[in-house]
Amino acid sequence: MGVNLKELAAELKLSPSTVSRALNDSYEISEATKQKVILMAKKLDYQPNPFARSLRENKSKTIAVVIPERINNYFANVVDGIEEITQAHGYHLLVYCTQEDVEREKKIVNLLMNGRADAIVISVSSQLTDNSHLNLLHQRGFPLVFFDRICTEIPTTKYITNNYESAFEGTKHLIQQGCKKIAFFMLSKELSITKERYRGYKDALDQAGINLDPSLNLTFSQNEEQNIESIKELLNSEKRPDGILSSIGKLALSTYQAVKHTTLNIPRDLKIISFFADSTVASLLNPSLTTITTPTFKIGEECGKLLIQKLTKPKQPDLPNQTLVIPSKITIRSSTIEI
Amino acid sequence: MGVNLKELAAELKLSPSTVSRALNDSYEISEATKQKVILMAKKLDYQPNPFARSLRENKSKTIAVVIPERINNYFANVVDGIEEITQAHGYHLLVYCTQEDVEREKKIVNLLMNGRADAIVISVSSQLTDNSHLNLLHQRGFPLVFFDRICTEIPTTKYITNNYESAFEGTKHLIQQGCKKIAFFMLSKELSITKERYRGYKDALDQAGINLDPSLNLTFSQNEEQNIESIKELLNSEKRPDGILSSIGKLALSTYQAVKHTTLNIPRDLKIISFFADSTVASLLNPSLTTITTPTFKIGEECGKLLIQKLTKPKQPDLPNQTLVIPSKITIRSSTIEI
DNA sequence: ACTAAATACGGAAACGATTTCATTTTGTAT
DNA sequence: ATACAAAATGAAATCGTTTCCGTATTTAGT
Repeated sequence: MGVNLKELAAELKLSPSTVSRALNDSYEISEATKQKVILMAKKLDYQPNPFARSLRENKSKTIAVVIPERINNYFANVVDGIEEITQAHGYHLLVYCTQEDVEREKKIVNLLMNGRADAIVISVSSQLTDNSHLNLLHQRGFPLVFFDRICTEIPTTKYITNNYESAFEGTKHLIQQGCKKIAFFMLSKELSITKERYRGYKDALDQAGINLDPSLNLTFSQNEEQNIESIKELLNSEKRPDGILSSIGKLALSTYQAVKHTTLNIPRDLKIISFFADSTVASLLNPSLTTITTPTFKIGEECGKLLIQKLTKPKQPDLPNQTLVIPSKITIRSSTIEI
Repeated sequence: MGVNLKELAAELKLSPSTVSRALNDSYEISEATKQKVILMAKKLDYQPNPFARSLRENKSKTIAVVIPERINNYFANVVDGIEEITQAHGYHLLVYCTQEDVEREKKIVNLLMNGRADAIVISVSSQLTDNSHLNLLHQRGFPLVFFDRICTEIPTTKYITNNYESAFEGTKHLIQQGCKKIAFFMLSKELSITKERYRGYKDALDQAGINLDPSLNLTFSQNEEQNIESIKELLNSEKRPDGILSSIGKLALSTYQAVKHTTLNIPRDLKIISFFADSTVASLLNPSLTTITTPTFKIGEECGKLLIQKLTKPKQPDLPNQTLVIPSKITIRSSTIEI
């Protein structure tokens, strides 16, 4: 294949050190030889060996991204945002998907301890209760950034949306539309986003003087069929809700599936609002779905920018322990509005 | 952070060579010292430096995946499949998204020439006309696997679905439902999948004795708004089709959007069938969408398996020049059936 | 004209693993 | 006890860069 630095140097009758410096545009090398070197490098199609470089410089120009799901526009869009920024700075992205499995997440994170990546940006799995693996990583000084599903206890930078406010506003909207029995759908009680969204939901009910009915707070699994069954059951029961705040997009889709098997009508009998990533799909559902959408690409870009800062500026301090909020937007569609 | 081999060896009062061999389970090392070494390695949390290893062994345990879009269940699912197989064998995935931009694709592929990855699996961008960058890569002996959108001229292994047959059957289905003027929606004429799907469409029309109307064959862009406008225009024109075969999923969604702005009814006035990845969404659309779905996860798994074979078995021959077909499935829903 | 500093380059160490080759230790047969 | 093979370990080269350090040549200052 290609030549290496030594061969290139031999061809030029120069030492490897000089060639290396010429290619790295060092001040120690004269303009004339720089040009010669660059020309010959191009001619012989010289490509520096990334591993030799990484070994020497102790950095990989690689960022690891860990997400719970790939088939999910939310996370896909964040990764796009990260790539948009980091690629422009010559960084590569190792992308890992945990499939919402903590054990897998732990394995991946442990694998990353060896320095294969210069930093990690992660949104944790929904089963996460023990985050010792991430703690260890952070304690070792490994640059770590969270987004969306964060670990609040780990003192580093986190990007989230205004979960509390969005859930509050969303619930308020349902109440304004006349809902009295509002259900809350979630994936895992342990998730940071769940907790915040639940607080928002709860406070909105409180404010309206509505009693929270714990039997209307449902936790779902990764099994779509099973979730649809649970929802059907709920909708056929006595204490059927007249409104739903879904904290996860796919639970809204499961609800639509479940409703198809009942005689209920959205929005007449049941109104639903959901955190949801894909507005095209939301508008095409029948009825179109009222959504809370997060600027996911923006979140990805912010993660990327922060890390580029941290990794390229020398003597950069640790990633500050702060939670940055990028607000979501509520789009009211037919699923909450009676015509 | 962690210790390196030398430090570990010093701690054990052994030479680095012995420790290395012990950890790699060499026959030259006694069982007793192996145990001692392994124990101490665990105790000191020794993690071999991946770059030192890659440099020495000239392999990275990394596979690059290049896809045109991340916000697309089709590709996301393939990547999941690849990861499922390769992760189990200790491989890492560098995932690149070209955003359907050839220039970006070229840059990425050129970046990969330096050996950062041991192999590439790619589905090419829709604008691709010149594939010299991929050709060069392949000529240099770089393991290259295509899926879905392939380069037929490059002699390596490719995984596709039965595009011709699926399009043929899909079109036939429309004809059977009484369609006489069937449109074909595509992204780019240059794409391998477009050509095959178009052939299937064409042959089905031929077989039914229907004349192909070139004005019903529409090529779309990356701009969703613009696409919706084009479709609206078509639907409001004189030569409005009564059936559509969409070779790309998102064009079906755009069609649904466009139809909302007309007085037309699906399936009464217009029937539509589309290649489509997300069956949940397809079934929730109104009316539910008749789809051609590809077992994308399976395709990913096959790519993964093949590459693991190639990369782990020593003295493996080149990837055979063959195109492997994994058939799609047509699911008939309401968008093509009049009630 | 002589010294000091700046400029341009080469030699060799270093990064951290694997592996070839050499060497010591142990075991076995005579 | 001696010889020789087998087993277990160590020393050093190697992978391809970058960089520390040294040196020769040129430039500048007095």
